[in-house]
Amino acid sequence: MLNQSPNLDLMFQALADPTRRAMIDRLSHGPASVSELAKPFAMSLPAVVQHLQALEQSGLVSSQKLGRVRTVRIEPEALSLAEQWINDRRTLWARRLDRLGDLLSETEGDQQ
Amino acid sequence: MLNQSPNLDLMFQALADPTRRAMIDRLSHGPASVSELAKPFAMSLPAVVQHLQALEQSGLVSSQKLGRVRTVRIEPEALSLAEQWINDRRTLWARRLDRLGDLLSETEGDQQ
DNA sequence: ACTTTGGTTAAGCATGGTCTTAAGTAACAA
DNA sequence: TTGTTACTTAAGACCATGCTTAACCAAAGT
Repeated sequence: MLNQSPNLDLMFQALADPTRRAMIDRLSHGPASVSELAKPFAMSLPAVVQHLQALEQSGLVSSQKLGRVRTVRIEPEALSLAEQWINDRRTLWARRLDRLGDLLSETEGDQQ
Repeated sequence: MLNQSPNLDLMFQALADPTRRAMIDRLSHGPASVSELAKPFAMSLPAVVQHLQALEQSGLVSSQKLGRVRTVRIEPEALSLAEQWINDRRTLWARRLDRLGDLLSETEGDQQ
């Protein structure tokens, strides 16, 4: 299954679950099969697959099947998109604080 | 109400909703009151307040009440934490790709 | 004092997300 | 060909989420 078009709703929703974040964590070290990904978790395989579907629909992960094993890998561009969204807002705020700082020091200058 | 201890589950959950992302977007330009934040949305005030509670519980936002108006502001450190989580995994993956690239070019060198 | 503004609380409802078990399929192994 | 492995599909239980309306409260304005 190829990657879905990344969607912020689905991406952040996918990242909101600790199981799915643990999977991303595992996948950041390299691709893995479904059963490899399932191993650390005390839940049924269908549950694991449902988590993987959430990750794949969000675009954060892609997978392809070869023979009977599905190999899952991380999609760094999608991760980057989510990261960028946060960064943009955070830096906007930071710039605003900078401008406020400038204004303050200008007024101090006027007073001195 | 002061800021909650930031929690990745709650933060990403909070960011998963377009209404709440729009609020963060608005707040990245500066603090705002509850009714200012509510204005763009076609939903009841209680619904807006519930979204703000989700944001505040996640730590992404803090607020304080003065007289009868509650002023909400962004918490850049919490945003930074979420951003950092993604960045860490993404760069881990990128470094892995670099190492693979190195291995490949070494083998190419051997062959040439 | 009375009204308006800004927000809060509570209750209810529809939908969606996270698990389960049971049953099925297709590839590979003996 | 028979069994085992690696998923896949389907259906249901159960709790969480995202809204609503109604009623309330307290600060500010007239």
